Amino acid sequence: VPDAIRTRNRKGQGTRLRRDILDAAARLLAKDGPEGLTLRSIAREAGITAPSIYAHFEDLDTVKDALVANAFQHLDQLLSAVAREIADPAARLRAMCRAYVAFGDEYPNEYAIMFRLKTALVTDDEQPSIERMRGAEAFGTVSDALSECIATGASSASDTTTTAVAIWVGLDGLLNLRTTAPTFPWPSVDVVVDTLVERIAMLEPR
Amino acid sequence: VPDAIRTRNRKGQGTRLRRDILDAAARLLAKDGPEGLTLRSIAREAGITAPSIYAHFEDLDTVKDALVANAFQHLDQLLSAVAREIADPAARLRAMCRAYVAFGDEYPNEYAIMFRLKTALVTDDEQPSIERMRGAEAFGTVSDALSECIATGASSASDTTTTAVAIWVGLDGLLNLRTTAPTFPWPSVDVVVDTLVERIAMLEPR
DNA sequence: TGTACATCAGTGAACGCGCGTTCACTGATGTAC
DNA sequence: TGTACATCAGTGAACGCGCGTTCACTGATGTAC
Repeated sequence: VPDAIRTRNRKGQGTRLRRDILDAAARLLAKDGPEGLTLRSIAREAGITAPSIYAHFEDLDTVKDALVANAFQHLDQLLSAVAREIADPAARLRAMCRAYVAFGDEYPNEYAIMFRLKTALVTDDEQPSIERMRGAEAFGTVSDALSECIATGASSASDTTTTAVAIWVGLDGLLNLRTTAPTFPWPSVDVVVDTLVERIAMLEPR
Repeated sequence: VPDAIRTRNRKGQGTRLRRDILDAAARLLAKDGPEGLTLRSIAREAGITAPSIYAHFEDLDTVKDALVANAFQHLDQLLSAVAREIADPAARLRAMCRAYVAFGDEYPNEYAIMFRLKTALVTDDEQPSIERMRGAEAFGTVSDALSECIATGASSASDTTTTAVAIWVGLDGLLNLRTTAPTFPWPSVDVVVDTLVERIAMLEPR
């Protein structure tokens, strides 16, 4: 029996179920959050039996990992779309920060598996590095906007990395604490986001 | 049989086991994190059987809630100790922010149940309000330091609440992302904390 | 001071549940001749 | 074109596990007389 025959795929079923499983998992994640994700609940949602998942994923963590990868792709696309749209560096930086928070607000559970799971940001590479870290692209896009702000004098910060990091942690904390402490008398999101980015990046007044 | 007799306590056993259960739960939390906390694991750690816990706590959530309350008390004490020590408002604000992050670094799992659990910050009151929210005292202490900075001109911010909120979310995000993304090339914690507080509060240079 | 009795903190067995994972299987899909 | 056969995606039953929770109980602690 030649090798070519052994690897043949059934009428596209090979990848269809994989896709169905991921879709079901994504639906469950959005509905019930990360704790609601189990092999059995995903199978139930997908209309199959639990063991069927093993044909397409090693285990639950592999499914989750695929969801995380998709979510990062989603965020990257969103941020680079904003980046492409806006030429002015300061306006772009502000818009990206707002888009970041908007993403976290619209997809809180997706955001949670991206930035609350210890394993989410680390890829499977033997040699983890900043470039291969998930979210590196998103961080880079924001960091680039900041660099341009500094270059054009719109930002009077000098330490690009520390400044970018400070903005990032600010936005992340805002997303986290607003869901954790919903009874807190929060100021408007946009105001806090603008305050964070403008002051941390030391942007000149608009 | 008079009522007085029915409520008598055994040789101090009444509260001793309650204390033991909480100690065991605190030990487990520190060791295994919030996911490791189950009624059975706590009972195991305390050297008793699981049903015994019901005599002292309604359910697992009640135990966790007691842990959360203790942790907030711990943080409050820590911050007000710093507040008492340092007279200069700007130095005090900086020191409190560092202490906040130091607390989160030293007790990451305690911090997690305080600020990652949706239920942690809300007390059981029918009418939740900012004053009764957990962490309100800690937030107030920091907010007071900021107010004084503004009053003395050390801070050129004007919107106390938004500024205090921005600092808070910055510190929280720093704690969160450093544990989630340990492979990220983080700048020194103190540098990021100082950057956050000095820029967001617009402190005059030291 | 001694004894019979009440209290009640903690036990141990049992339950039903959902989970991840295994394994032999079934039966539709496609292939060889 | 028709039939026998191989493939393999997905099934269904079963397993052991740890969980929360229940319930009748035990036996040491303290009390009444």
